[in-house]
Amino acid sequence: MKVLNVAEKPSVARSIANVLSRDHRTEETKSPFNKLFKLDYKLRDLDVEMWITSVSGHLKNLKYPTKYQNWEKWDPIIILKEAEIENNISTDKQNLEQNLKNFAAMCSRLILWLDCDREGENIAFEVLEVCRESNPSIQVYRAHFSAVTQVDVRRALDTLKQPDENLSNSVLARQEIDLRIGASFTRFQTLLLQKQFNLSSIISYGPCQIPTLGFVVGRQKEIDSFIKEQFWFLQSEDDNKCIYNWEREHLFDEFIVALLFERCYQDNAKVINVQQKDVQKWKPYPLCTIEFEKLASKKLKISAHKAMELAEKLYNKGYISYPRTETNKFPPTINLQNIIRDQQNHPIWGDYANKLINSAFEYPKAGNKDDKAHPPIHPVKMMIENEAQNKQEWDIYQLITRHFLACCSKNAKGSETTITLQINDEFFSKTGLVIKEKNFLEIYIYDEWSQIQVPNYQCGEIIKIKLTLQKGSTSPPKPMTEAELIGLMDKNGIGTDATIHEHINTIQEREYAIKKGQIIKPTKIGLALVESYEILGFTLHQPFLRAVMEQRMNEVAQGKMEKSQIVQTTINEMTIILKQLQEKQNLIIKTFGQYLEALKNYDQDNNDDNDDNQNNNQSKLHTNQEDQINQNQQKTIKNNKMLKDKKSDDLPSLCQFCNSQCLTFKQLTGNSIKICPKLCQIQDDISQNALNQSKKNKDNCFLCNICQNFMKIRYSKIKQTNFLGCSSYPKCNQTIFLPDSVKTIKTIDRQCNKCKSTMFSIQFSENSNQVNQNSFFCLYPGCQQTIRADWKQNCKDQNQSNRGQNSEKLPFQPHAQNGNFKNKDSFSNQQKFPQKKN
DNA sequence: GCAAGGTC
Repeated sequence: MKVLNVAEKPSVARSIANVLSRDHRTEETKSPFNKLFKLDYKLRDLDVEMWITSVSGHLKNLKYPTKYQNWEKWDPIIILKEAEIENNISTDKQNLEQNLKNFAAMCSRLILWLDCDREGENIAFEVLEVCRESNPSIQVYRAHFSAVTQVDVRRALDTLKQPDENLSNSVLARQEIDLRIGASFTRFQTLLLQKQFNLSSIISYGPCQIPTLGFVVGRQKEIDSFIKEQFWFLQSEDDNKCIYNWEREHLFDEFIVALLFERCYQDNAKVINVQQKDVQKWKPYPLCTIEFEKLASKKLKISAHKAMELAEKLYNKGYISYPRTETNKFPPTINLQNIIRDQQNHPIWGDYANKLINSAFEYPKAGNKDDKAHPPIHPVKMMIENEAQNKQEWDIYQLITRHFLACCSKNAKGSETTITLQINDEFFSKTGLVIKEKNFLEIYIYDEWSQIQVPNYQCGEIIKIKLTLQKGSTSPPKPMTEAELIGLMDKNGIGTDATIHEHINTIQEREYAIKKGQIIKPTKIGLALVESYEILGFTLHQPFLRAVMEQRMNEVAQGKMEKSQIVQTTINEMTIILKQLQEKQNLIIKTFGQYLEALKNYDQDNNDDNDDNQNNNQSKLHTNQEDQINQNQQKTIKNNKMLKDKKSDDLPSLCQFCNSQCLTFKQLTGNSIKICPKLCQIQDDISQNALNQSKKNKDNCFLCNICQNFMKIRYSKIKQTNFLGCSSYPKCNQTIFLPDSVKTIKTIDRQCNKCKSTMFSIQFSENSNQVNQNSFFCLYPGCQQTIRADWKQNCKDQNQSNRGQNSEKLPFQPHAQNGNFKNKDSFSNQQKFPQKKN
């Protein structure tokens, strides 16, 4: 009896033949790559002749009949919804079809060895259909294997199953949906925009390529709309030039950092903790395709597309294992020691391979991905440098081999020392590292682990330090690298391990994106396309459409839904979108055109390597300053919250002016101080000291709520009345007007019991409405303790009428444009006191 | 001239 075995690719067929018998015979077929191997085998007590051959991926390809070739003639809606689709054997696969027909006719059983994934299951059905055409009675079985090893192949033959039609149908659904959507949307977009804007390339749409572009555009927009924000932080440095980082990292409020700086400023710091612990740097996971592409891009500067091309060549020459694999754990059946032994005579890493064999070997970490079809990428034959066709091929082989040897090594080991310093109530730390054993790092030149020296201090020691207040600013997001894009696509399920690099290639071929070095940026066409979708409210560039598709495929694969249902539902949804696009085509042209116009210098700027995103005005189309400011405020609030959280003594402390949560600091004396994050009010020892100082000078009343200098009673010659003005005028114009009814005013040796400010004795004119014509008042802005409602109204009116009229005559008129102090506007707007300004 | 997924 003859049994026909069909694998997805030639290498698997050869491996199966090798595993089953060393004495197999090899025959040529109609396809030069796909050999036929013959061998005798005992299959479940039956003596059979095994015929083992292969296909090369899918046999069939979905396409529209030729009558739909003319794009202008057919409404894209017809293409999407109604046009029939053919699923025929591709012309380049007809020799394989012939092979299968010929072999099947001579065999009584068929064992399908296609990869154990959805696509493999679908190819299995393509194969069995062809075989049944020539031999309708052939008995069909499906082999399930997780690696082409002795154990797995024999186990598969002992546990043959039936092919799963649901899995195959899920692929058919995906194929039809992708083709219908891709063809119809591409035709619509191209016909609408290509001539109009004189574009050379077609404006394709694909459910993987456009979300890929979406990631690239998304990053560019983040960069373009970025607004730099300043922050401040403390830093301490000891005599050994060792810099200790502030535990709070940085804050966005200069005043608070300055305050903390002042409170901490001294020459000494106490070492409060010296912690030592053993640490490891983990060796890499076994290499799957995605990781391989990322590494090639990041470490070798070889694009994912090129890397796959090179890996395929190495695979075909027998140097490495199959490079398209999702698996990042080795199956227990694979003999890793043998793979290492193959490298023992290598001129570069032979010694290292020997060391692994003799003592240093450690079983690789197991990742959590397994496609059940291929092991992680590893070397299968030793290659020395001059055997490689070029440097890039050598680099790729080297990466794969070094990565494999690293996987079979031990983690690197080190010792980490963290020194924590305390200065007043602030903490600073520095972590040092001593490497004890390099282990995998000896062979894995792509990873670094640097030693960091720290001084040898004892806990409790007082050391000399230099404390500085530093300024920094936030930086824009980094441009998208190819490795990052691969990661995003993988995470969002866009494409497969075998196709991710192709989609990245496609968006470049379509001129949607351009790659310079490892950086990938959208072109103006790419930006205009995605922006148009966004403006018109479509989410075609978002990854979740693909995720929905994936979910639906799973439902078909699990038999919960019929293939036709999923196709119908998805196509109906996309028909609604396509109809809307058609209705809005004028708007699309307009929007697309506006973007192209606005971005006319964009590509050129990109080519000029203009990475200074702050200056790239051409691309700043959607900078929403208000949003950004809100974001910044959020950040400040977040930081302030952090500040508060760390030092809170759980006392409820809301600012009496703006109701914000106050920050509470503990002093060394054990007392607490509170500061409103918006600086409405400061109640701490500093202001208290200043108030005490102010008493010594009877003209000084309290600290200016904007600049913290003294407020003084002054006299306006023009208005011939008293007012309170900041002593640092003209630097600070803070002014508190008094009602006309005030006849005399003077400070008194008494503090407001609410805000602790110096109080005033005021005498009102006889004809005023004041009930009490000689009273004590607190005039501190916003303190509501003693200020009367009619006063507020009175002064407010006065300020309103003063504004803009005789400003030169009223130099003390408050205004918001001082510029020396932060948060002044928000501060002022919170004021309930009369001199509020807008 | 359209998609994405296999593969050489």
